[in-house]
Amino acid sequence: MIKKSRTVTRDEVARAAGVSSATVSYVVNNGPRPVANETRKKVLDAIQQLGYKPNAMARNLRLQHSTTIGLIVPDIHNPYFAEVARGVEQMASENGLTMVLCHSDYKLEGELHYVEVLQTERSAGVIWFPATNSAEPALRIADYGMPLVVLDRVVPGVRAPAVVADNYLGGYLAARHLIDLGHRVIGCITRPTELYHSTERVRGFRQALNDKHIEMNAALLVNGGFRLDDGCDAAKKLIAASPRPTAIFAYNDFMAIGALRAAFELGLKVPDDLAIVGFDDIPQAAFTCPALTTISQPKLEMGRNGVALLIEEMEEPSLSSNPNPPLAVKLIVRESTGSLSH
Amino acid sequence: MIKKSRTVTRDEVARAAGVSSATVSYVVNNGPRPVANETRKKVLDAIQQLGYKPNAMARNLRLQHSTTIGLIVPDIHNPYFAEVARGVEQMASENGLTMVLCHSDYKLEGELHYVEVLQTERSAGVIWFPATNSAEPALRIADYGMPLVVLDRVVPGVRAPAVVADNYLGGYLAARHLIDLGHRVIGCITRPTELYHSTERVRGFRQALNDKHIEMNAALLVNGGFRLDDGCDAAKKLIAASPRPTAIFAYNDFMAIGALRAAFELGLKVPDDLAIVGFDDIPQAAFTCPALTTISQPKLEMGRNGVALLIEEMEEPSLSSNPNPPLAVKLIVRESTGSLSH
DNA sequence: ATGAAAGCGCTAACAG
DNA sequence: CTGTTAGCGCTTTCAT
Repeated sequence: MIKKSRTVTRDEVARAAGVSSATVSYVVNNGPRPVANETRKKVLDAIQQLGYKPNAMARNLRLQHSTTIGLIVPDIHNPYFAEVARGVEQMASENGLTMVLCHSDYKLEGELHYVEVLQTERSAGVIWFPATNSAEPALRIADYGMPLVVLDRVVPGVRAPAVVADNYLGGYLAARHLIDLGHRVIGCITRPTELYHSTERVRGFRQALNDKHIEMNAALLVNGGFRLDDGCDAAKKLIAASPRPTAIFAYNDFMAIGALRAAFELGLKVPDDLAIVGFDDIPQAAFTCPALTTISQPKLEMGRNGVALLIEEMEEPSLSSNPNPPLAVKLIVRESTGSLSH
Repeated sequence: MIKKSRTVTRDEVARAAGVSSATVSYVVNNGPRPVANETRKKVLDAIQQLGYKPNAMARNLRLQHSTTIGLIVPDIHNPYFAEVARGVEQMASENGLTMVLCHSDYKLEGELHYVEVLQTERSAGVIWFPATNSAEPALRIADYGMPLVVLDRVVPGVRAPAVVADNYLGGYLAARHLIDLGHRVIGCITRPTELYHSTERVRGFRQALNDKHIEMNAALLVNGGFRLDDGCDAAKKLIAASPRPTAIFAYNDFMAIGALRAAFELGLKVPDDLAIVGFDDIPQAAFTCPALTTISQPKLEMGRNGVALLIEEMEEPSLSSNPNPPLAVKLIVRESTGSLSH
C-alpha cells in the first residue's frame, strides 16, 4: 500500500485505470451497469494501488440520504441504555448504517439540541428514549418528515411507533411476589417526577396490594430520584418508618441497588431482614447483586415505521432472584417500509 | 412553522428572501462577509418561514471535512466504556462534533471494519480502545492521515498519542493493601490473553508479594475471562485450592464481581472470609457492590494530537472499600493542533 | 453590500 | 460495454 498524504478521488482512480469515472462507480457499487471483467480488474488494481476509499459525504449528498441514525438517550452510563445502544448499533452496522450517540442528559433542552443536529445531518432516522413528558422533540422530528421510533415510554401527544414495556403488569407482579412471600408492610420508592412508565409501575404495585386488601400508609411511599444515592436515602427513610417495612419495591433498579446499599449500611440482611424488589431497567443489576430480586422487562409491543423495532424473547414477565441470565432486552433495527435507506 | 414534506434548500430561502444564495450563506454562517441588517432580517424571516435547516452533508463536502468523530470500544455494555463514551460525547458535542459509536466486540475484525467505515465517512478523528494486541487498526488510520488517540492500552508497534493508566502501580498497590491487612495466601485472577494492561497489573501484584517474600504457588494463579461468569468460575477454582486463599485479586473488576458472586454462592462472607480486590475498570462497581474493594484508575498520561485527551482528578491511585464516590474517569476532548476542526 | 458561478466527489441519466 | 455530463446543496472567489 502506498502512503497517501492527500485523499485520493475517484477521478484519479479513473485516470490511473485508464477508464472513465463512471466505470469506477460501477465497479465500486457493483452496478447499476455491468463491467467487463478485465476492466473491473484494472479498476480494482488502481483502487488498491492508490488506497482509494469512496467519499461517503459526496455519495450521500448525491443520493440525497445519509447513512446515520441517531439514538437519543438520557445517559449511556445507565446500563439499560448501554444495552439498548449496543443492540441498536449492531443492527445499524449490519444494515450499513452508522449510529450517532446522543445524550439528552435527562433534559428536554438536550433532546432538542440533538434533534436539530440530526436534522442538519439529514439522519436516516432517530430512536428516542424520552427524558421528559414533552412531545416537542417528536413533533419536530415528525414535522421534518424523519422516521422516528419511541422507546420505553409513552409520551402524551406523541403518535409514533413505540416499543414500551407493560409497566403496570410489572409493578403488579412485583407486589404479588412480595405478598406471596408473606410480606404485609411494603415500602415503595417512587419517582419524583410524573413519568408514565414509573407511575404505571407504582400503579400496578398498589393495585396488587389493593386486591389483597393490604393498606398502605403515606409513610410507605417515598420519592426516590434518579441516582443511587437517592435510592439509598429513600430506603433509609422507609426503614425508619414504623412499623418498619419488611420489603421494599423500587420503581427502577437503580433505586433498588440504592436500597441495597442502605440495607448494607444499616446492617440489615437482604433478603432476610429486608426484601428488595426493583423493576429491571438494568438487566445487569441481577448479575452484580445476587441478593436483589428484579423484574425483567415484561411484554413489549412492537412498533414499525421507517425504522422498525423488534423485541426478542418477549414471553411472560419473569421474576428472577438469582444471577441466572435475566431477560436480555435485545433490540433489532430493520428496514421495513424502506423509507430508511430508500 | 409550516409543514414541509420535501426538504427545503438554500436556494429556496434565497428566492423567498429576494436575495442571492451567497447572502443566505453569510447570514447562516455569520460571515465571512458582512450583511446589512435589513437584508439579514429578511433572510432570517424566510428561514423561519420555510423551516430551513442547512444540509450538513453538502456543507461538509464543500468544506472537505466532516464533523463526526469515531469512538471504537469493545463493548459499551461494559460500564467503563460507557463512562468514557459519555465524556467523549459531551466534549464532542460542545465542539460541534458528533460521535459515532463503534463496537469492535473485542475483535480485531470489528475494529478493522469500523476503521474502514470511518475512513469512508472522512471522520475528523478517532478514539480507540484496542481490543487485541494488533497494531493494524492504528496503522491504517495513520496511513490515511487521520488523527488518532489510543486509550487505556499500549499496543506494540503503535506510535500514537495515548492515555493509559499506570497499571503496574495499581496492581502493586492492590497486593500491598492485602498484605497490610495480614493476608498471606492471596489468589489472583489473570487475563486469558496477553494484553499489556492486564499483565502489567498482575506483574505489579506479583512484585509486591515478592518484595515481602511471600510465595505464590501455581494454584493461586488462575485464568479468568471477560465475563462475570468467568470470574465466578475462576474464583471457585481459587477457593478450592489448599491452603484456601483468604483474599483474591482480580485483574479487573468484572472478574472481581464474579468472584463476589462465587463467594456468595459458596456462603463465604466478604470480606471477612474472603477479601476481594479488583482493578477498577468500572467505577460503578464500587457503587453496586459495597463489599468489594476496588482500585481506582491510577495516574494517567496525557496524549495530544488532532484530538487531545485530558484526565481530570488524576491524583494518587486510591483504594476504596466503601461506596463513596469512586474516582470518576472523565475524558475531555479538546482541539489542540487544530487539525480536528480546521 | 451583494450577485454569479465554479467546484467539492459522487451517481445516473444520456449518449454512443 | 463504456464515456460524458448534469447536478446534489453548499462555500467562496470573482465580479459589480
